[in-house]
Amino acid sequence: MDHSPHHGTEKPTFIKPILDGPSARLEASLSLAIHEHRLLPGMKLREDELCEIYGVSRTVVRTALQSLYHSQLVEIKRNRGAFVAKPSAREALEVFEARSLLEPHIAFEAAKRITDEDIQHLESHMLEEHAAIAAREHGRALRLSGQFHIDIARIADQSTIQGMIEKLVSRSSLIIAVYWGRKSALCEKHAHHALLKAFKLRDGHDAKELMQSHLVDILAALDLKKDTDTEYNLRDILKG
Amino acid sequence: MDHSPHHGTEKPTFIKPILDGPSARLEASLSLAIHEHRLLPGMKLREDELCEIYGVSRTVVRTALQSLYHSQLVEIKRNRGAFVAKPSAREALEVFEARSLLEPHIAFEAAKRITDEDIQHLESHMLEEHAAIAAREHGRALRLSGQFHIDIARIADQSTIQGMIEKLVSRSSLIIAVYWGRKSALCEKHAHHALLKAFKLRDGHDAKELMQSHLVDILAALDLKKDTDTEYNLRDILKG
DNA sequence: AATCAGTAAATTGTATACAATTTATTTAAT
DNA sequence: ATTAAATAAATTGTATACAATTTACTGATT
Repeated sequence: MDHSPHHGTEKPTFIKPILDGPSARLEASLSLAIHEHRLLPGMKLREDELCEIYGVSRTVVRTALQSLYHSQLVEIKRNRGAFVAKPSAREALEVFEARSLLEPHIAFEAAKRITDEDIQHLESHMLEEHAAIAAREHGRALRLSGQFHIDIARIADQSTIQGMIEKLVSRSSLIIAVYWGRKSALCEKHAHHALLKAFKLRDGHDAKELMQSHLVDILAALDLKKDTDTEYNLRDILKG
Repeated sequence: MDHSPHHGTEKPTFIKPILDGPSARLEASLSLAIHEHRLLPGMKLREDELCEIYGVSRTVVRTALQSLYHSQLVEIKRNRGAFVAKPSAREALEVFEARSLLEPHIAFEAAKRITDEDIQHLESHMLEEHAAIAAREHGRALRLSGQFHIDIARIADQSTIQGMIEKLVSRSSLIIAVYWGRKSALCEKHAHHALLKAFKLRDGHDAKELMQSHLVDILAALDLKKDTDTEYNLRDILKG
């Protein structure tokens, strides 16, 4: 659909390719599947199965799984194997507490530094997100929604904090997979639009406030009492 | 010296033993050596050498190195090997920017939740730190100093943010190894004492302010123009 | 039928072997 | 002597083999 080199949908890595090579590709593929909710919290990721699917040895599979473990997308239980991480309600609260400490500040900084090019970039990403929502591609929409937050951190030009936010956004994706109460269908549409407007006006204080309430809104839309158990199929889910 | 089970000097792991087993022990040992500045930024960590020293296979050595890579204590360059990470001046600023966003808030929360037992714990740790300074064991003193900050995060009962602070403290240790301008010899002594006093009074606002200025002081004591190159010996450094 | 023990299968953990790449050394040319 | 190319050594990347552990299954006992 879109082969233009400068608004990057061709390589939806989402997590920085830490070390290139086979394990990084596998990691990116699994990460994407998790972010798009094709792999759901609690699913087991058997090593041999991944070996067959991706045509690599257990060495690279294990490297990829360990990377995902350190990104907190995967849990590894010794002698038991790897599972898609399933955040507790407690963790959910903590993640949004942390985001509330970082992201409003980052939004403020981003508003000071943002360029016209950045704004175009954000806007095109947001349009993709809206298109995904319209097409009922919820997984894709969610991933793009997370990317919006990460882009803001990148614009703020704080790579350390950006890295932390990337992980928090990842975990938020898992949290939404577990606790989202199907009612409020991606309310983010409006919030991101409002944020973009504040960025266009270079209004840092407004951006900060909007980000803060946006995070509160997301948390409020969660049903932290919920607890789902998942069934799975794996081979069909990946390599699609 | 101290076998009492409840103020833990017996197991100075510092970084949580992610998965027990041989690689976790190796990781903890290397982490400790880095935190105590026995391993210095830029040093190469050859796999075979570590295999011999610790009597394990390359599999577990590589697992440990990858863990340390994800903790940002080690850099891994493809086909080139692992090196103790050497933060840039830019990274140094970013790390303390991030700490300034998190730790004052956490100090405030800790002051609200701290128990008498916690205070005793903090105090004993601080005394250890002072003893280390007196004994000119600068590496050990620095590690304990970092532990003080992590303990505060633990007391605040925010494990997610605690994890982020642990990494930032680790990186700060590397930053100090590279950029510390030998003049101001561990000024932290006074700062930690003042913080403890605020905690005793449950004065959150004071604790927050003290933490903020403490971080500013550390950053100010750095000489970010500095750039050292290191020589090394390895086998003697470890297994000591 | 349900529970428990014991055994077999499956799965993960670790060590080793081989391949690919980098680094060091030697040799040749200017 | 210095540089460059060629070759050898060393080091890392990947695949496979073996060991340890967990999981699933079978069958006996109550």
